[in-house]
Amino acid sequence: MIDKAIQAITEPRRRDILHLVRDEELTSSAIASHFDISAPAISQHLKVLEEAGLVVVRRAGTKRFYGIRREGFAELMQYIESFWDHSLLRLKEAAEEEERRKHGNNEQ
Amino acid sequence: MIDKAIQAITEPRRRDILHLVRDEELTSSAIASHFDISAPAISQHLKVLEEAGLVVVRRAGTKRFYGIRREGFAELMQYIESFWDHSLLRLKEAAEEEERRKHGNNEQ
DNA sequence: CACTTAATTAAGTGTCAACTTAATTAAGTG
DNA sequence: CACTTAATTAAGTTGACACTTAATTAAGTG
Repeated sequence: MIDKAIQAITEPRRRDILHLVRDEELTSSAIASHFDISAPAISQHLKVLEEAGLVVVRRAGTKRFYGIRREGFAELMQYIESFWDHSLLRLKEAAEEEERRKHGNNEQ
Repeated sequence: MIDKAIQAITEPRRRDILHLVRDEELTSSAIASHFDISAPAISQHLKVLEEAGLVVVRRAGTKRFYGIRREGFAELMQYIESFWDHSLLRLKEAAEEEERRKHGNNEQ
């Protein structure tokens, strides 16, 4: 799922869509009105975002309201954070390495 | 830059590369040895990651050591967080909306 | 049920980016 | 300087994916 989420936010128009629905639920056609690409294109983007767990749909008659799915972004954040956290370890080691180098060792 | 960073982490092999260099600096060839794609392919991936600000290079003779660049991931996290934070607002509004609906209103 | 509205699915097309091999750059070593 | 090692740049190929228009599904309304 994290794979799909990252894949999903890559496409710039999908990020624009996410910005639009970030603060309020919008229908497919309301979203489409903000772009100059066809409605089916928007629909396809929404499908990708939904399958990535980044948006949710709420049906109301013939309309479908799309909105942000916070859990999806939580997963994404955790993923990004994992690089940050692990690299802290490396940073510590690098500092020690630096220390050793100052004292006359050559790496490799 | 955030565009490039997101673009960069989309490609699965680049994420694998990031995992490899997350805890220790590695040379291009050391990284390449973990995959069954050609060295130039790895080199091209590393270039993308560097231009996205996600890795840094340290030259040492003919070797080039690649490692994580934490600031790049910080930017990424902030971007993802922005969706999370803003959606909190929406969540609050949604709760109020829900309240209104219970009291007999129909949305649209 | 015929018609409208909202949106999707289907089918086909063009572009781009992830690879390939070959050639080149760059640093070091006898 | 010739040779080796490490890595990149160059040039060309292929597949995926973001579009398009046309057709279809689904819900509601006279």
